[in-house]
Amino acid sequence: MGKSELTRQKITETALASFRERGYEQTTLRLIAGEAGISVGNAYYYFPTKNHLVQELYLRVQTEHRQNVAAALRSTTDFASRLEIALLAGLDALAPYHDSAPGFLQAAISPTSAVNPFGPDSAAPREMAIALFRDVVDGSSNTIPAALREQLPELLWMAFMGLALYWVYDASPDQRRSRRLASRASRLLGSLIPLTRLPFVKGPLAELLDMVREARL
Amino acid sequence: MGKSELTRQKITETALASFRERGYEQTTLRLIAGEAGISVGNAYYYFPTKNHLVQELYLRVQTEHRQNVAAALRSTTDFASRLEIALLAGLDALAPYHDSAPGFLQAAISPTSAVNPFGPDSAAPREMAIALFRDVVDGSSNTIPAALREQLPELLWMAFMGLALYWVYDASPDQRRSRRLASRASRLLGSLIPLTRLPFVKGPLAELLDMVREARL
DNA sequence: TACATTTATTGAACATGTTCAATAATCATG
DNA sequence: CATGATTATTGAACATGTTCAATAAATGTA
Repeated sequence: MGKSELTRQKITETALASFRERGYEQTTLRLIAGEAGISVGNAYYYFPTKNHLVQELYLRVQTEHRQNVAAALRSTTDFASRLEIALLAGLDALAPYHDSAPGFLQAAISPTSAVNPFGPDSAAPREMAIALFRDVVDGSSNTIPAALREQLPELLWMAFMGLALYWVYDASPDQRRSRRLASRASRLLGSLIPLTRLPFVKGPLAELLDMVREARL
Repeated sequence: MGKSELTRQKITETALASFRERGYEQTTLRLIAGEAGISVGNAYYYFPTKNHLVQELYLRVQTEHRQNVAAALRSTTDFASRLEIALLAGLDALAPYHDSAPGFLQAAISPTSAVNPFGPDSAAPREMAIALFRDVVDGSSNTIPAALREQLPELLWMAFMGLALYWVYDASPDQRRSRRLASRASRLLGSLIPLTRLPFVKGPLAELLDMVREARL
């Protein structure tokens, strides 16, 4: 490994450790530089912004989400159960960062931020996350209309983003309220699936899917 | 008016004008102080935080939303039309600030921020906004189940918060995509109302309302 | 090897939100 | 009015993310 790569890695590791221990705001660039044994300016030679360091964190959380969910998903083919598993595993992956979640949220929410989950810089972890929800859908034995089945992964990912937002604000012990919301919402969605085949539901559903599709582009 | 009140007002007016002209980030406290003819420290004597100055802005936007909507709402008793009117009027009230909306969003999103729309400091404007959506519902001639009717205003306000979030990211000219989304969503919701009386829809609806109620507390 | 060019690294500087001790202005009260 | 207390106001200081000109180290080339 080249010397350059080594410096970069030293910065990344130091930053991630500090993010975890001290949270976003307390993790100062002078602190990172100090612990990594380099100068502040040197850190900026490798990362154009503090937020670019958060990207690494985003990726790791994503990876752990996947790991948490992989085995558990094999236990059932029921859509509601699978969705619940995925959502709860996602909350589990986030859990260590709840204390400093507001800081990270603030960093992530700006449209131009490198860590905005909807932005171009986050394409990789976003695709990973959507793929995870595609697994949830694809492994379901429920009868789901084709059009819905196709859009569902992205919709579920967006729902998870909403859940994560709720979770940031959730002050209940161990964020139990978020977990309960995830469970109830999963079951509710599951119970809605059979209704989608009713004639007077088909129209509104198609309209909903088209509306979302248009809004997404 | 006491001298103290005068200073406070001078600060507020200067800040609001600058927010409008220059946006959130470009509106610096040294700039406000300079234009208001006072010192930086003095501004902090009246407002504990830059974000507390944004509260005033939030209130004015709210007020204008109400004004924009009042007359128009008298033109129809159809729920979908009334909702559309309210949502579009809301976007109209926000329009002048779209350029600098990301900065304001960033200021508003933190749970501890004074301008977080869900926080205690924003109770007044939030109640105003919910009351506006209560008007929308109360003036509708549609047949709406009582339980839904009761929770609907708050649900619609939350939907509007979601729409506003979408609007922040909307880069289409004049934010047409946001307006189109508002229209389509209004009509879709309107078309869903009659379905709520169907027997197999009643159960899931009750569960949805209860879930939201529990999540809210 | 000597030199030129590219890549890394440094440390000081800047702008900004916020804090605070010092001072001025105002006010209440004898 | 005089004086002590309260309220306003100031300006300098601090911490932080970020920038940048200067310098060192590494690398390619003759």
